[in-house]
Amino acid sequence: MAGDFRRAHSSAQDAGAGGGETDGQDLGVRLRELRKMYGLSQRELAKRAGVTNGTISLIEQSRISPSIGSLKKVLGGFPISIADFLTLDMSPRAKVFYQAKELREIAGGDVSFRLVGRDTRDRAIQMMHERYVPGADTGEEMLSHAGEECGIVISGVLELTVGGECRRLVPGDAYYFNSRLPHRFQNPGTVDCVVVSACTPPSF
Amino acid sequence: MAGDFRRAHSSAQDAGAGGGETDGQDLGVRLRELRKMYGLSQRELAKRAGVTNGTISLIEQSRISPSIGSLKKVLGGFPISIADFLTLDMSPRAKVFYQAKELREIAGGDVSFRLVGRDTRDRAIQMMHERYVPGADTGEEMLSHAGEECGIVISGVLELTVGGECRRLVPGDAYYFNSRLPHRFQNPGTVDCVVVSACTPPSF
DNA sequence: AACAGCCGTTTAGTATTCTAGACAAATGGC
DNA sequence: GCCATTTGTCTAGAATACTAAACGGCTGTT
Repeated sequence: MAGDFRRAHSSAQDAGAGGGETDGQDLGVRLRELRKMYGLSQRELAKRAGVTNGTISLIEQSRISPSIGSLKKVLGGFPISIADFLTLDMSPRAKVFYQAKELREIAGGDVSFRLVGRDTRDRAIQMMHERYVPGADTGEEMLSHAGEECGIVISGVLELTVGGECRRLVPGDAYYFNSRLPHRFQNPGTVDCVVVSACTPPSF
Repeated sequence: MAGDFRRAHSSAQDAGAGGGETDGQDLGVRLRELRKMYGLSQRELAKRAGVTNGTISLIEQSRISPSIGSLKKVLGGFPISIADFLTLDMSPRAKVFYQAKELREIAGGDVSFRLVGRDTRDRAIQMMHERYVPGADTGEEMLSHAGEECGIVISGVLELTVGGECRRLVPGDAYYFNSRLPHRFQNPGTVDCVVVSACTPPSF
């Protein structure tokens, strides 16, 4: 009986559990994504939640259908409710990373703009100028807040983690993401890192 | 081991599960209220949901913490998702039934208005005139839709079921409820029943 | 290499949920 | 009153979730 995969819950009205906000169908996948977004291992999450790592593993593989109590405990490891968890939008996330050559260059008269992304206008954000000294780090506790963020690396190296995905950006590279995705900025180099960044809503 | 009540899931962060939209705490109470709103017995719901009546009973008594799969099956008996179920507002419902003497009378010149409820203005509804022949019945399949409804019985007898609560209204009596609550109109008498009713949003 | 440490997975055993059926109380018809 | 239904609850046993402890794989350090 070891490896057989039960087709659990063949209830009549199992609606197509495809994209945006399934209800308890691909629950395991949801949990795994959420956990990775916060950069936790199964054991770390298990310790926070008060369950065992095996339970996390089994849930993520959809080998079991956790009880409400267990699921509540597990999600207790995150700042999210069961209802919000079930309605989380897992749709393929918008493009996050742009290579230097992917920036759209707008030349106008004496000045030259290099736009990040296509529809800058309906993103409604405001840019800033930042500098990270060597070793600078926004902290292990990921940032997560309302709004959107983007930026361009001017000089130095920027190590950026967004939604569990980590990239090393060099001058000319850029980023754009929703600030609700847990994120973290680090300067792993030995020289200052200069970034032209931006955030929304406009704070200055 | 028979009758002992386990204090299930004594997780640290069991926030106070008080009023409006608890998360999985008073899950049993929620289910019972929802079921009664739709006028179903435990066995009826069990049959629809594909579980046994005992399961429904145990869940409603909070003797067990159902698995996601089971809860999904059970809620399959209603037109509601797990997330919606968990965020259902179970706060003490607004006043539904009014006695004739409770109607606020507004006398103006030659005409006289008898208002149903206090804040008619922020309820934004539109009244209609209806007549139910003897035995008339909006059907066993409860009505449930967006908007709000209210009315006054002019003559005859109106049997009204709202959210599982059933009342027999006589001339002068009135009602007011949110149309999402499953409801049903019946004329149990032998003469026509005349009602001045109203609904929202304004359709005419 | 060898080791230590962390990772996700798996397994045996325990705890819990869930089913099938019986039970008493309440209801309605004759 | 009596019978037939229906209701919610409860119980023994089957099915499932969960725990504790292992396993193999991978990474970095010595």
